[in-house]
Amino acid sequence: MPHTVIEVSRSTLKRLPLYLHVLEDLHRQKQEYISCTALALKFDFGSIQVRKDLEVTGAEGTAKIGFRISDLIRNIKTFLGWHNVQDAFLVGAGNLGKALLGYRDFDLYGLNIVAVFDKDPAKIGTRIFDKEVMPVEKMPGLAARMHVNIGIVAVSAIAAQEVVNVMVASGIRAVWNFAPAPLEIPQGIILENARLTQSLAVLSNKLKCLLEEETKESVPCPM
Amino acid sequence: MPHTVIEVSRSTLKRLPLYLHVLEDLHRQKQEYISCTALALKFDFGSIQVRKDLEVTGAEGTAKIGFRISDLIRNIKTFLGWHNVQDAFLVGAGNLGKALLGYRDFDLYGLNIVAVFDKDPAKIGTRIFDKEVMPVEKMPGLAARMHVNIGIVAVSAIAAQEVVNVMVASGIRAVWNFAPAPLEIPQGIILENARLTQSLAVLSNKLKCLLEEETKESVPCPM
DNA sequence: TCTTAATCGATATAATTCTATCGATAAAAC
DNA sequence: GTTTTATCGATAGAATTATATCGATTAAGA
Repeated sequence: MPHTVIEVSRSTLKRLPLYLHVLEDLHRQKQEYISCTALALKFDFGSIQVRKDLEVTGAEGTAKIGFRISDLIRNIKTFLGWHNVQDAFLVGAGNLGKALLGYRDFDLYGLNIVAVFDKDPAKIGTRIFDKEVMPVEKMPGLAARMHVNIGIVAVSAIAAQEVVNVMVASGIRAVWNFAPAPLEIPQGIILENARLTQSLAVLSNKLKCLLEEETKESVPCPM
Repeated sequence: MPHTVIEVSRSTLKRLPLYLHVLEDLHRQKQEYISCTALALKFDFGSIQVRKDLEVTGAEGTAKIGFRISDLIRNIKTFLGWHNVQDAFLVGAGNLGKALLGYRDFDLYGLNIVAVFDKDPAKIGTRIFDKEVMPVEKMPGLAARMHVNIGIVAVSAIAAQEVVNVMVASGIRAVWNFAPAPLEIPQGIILENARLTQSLAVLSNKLKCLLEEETKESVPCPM
């Protein structure tokens, strides 16, 4: 039997958590079923898009009534690998690191920060949200012992590459990078950049167009 | 003379800040010129992609030597509207709000946080990075007086919609949302979501595939 | 019970986005 | 000075992604 390779676009992958948020809200409100049409109303794209996205998770709906919400939640979570919580190391106990540590919801998204590291001796030994900040040198040993796969980079752009190198040497398989720097990683290691500036770029450009449109009349604007 | 409407894809818009980072690095290192080929080496996409992206900013290169780096920086910044710094209001003085306030680099990206607001009486009056936390009620008056266009939402999902409503009523034109909630905004107002969970979804799925591939041999994996 | 309306699931079409090709041009090598 | 090589700029083509259409199915109303 040949393998059916499921092609999942990055765009679809990014929309799935959006659905998940809404679905969990509805689930809390004891709603049982929802149709793609109804779900699409929450977003600025159509119901066909929603249906196609849900399809990749293996969800199955019923005509006229739609999908069972609890099924959808389970399917999406399983598909994203959020059902089995993954342990993660966080490097950088600055403001961003604290913010990430404080973001309790990560548990719901399959992420559990088990340890925090920093280079700064002043920070080492202090506690943030009940987690002790440890020196980066301790990472390799702990990673091996705890079988941690995910590393979160929340340091400055200058320090980022060095941190990633340590992570990779420690056996980390996936790096979630918050530093505004292009990182180099060996083949086989997953790198995902959570760049704020990308999002800001879209906002800025739209705003620029909006403001230009107002001052000089009839200036064309993309989107 | 008909207007030449420049179609800029969201993808291109998101790559521009990536180029900017690298270019500013090179500029600091006193490099004068760079080719698309050389620039593309820093990323996991090709030189043609880079050239097409730079094209939209109006940059012009020279055969054999490439583009003048200082020109590129200026072009990208102008295109994104990052040359004229925009003032912004930040709502939410929690961990994320603090992290954003501490992110000094925003100035380089055309963003200047001028005031911080919160609902919590315990936080009002305290100072974060030299900025006094003010009650949300003061926003409307200040927005009008200071001609602020951008509002940053760094509150919980539950409080987000309410905050946005106040922002819109205050005359804010663009909302940068960090709350994991789908927000409703009136036509003509710009909304950009900086969702961490989207980025995490991509990472999780890749990691899930990687781990599955290792345990069960020959399991197909998207991407 | 029969008709109507809403929705799914599959397929087909359109739009967008990315990649390849080719001549023109400018610097470097010979 | 001529050839070679690297690059741009433009155009064409491929791949991907989004949207529309249509029959099948199921619940609700006449």
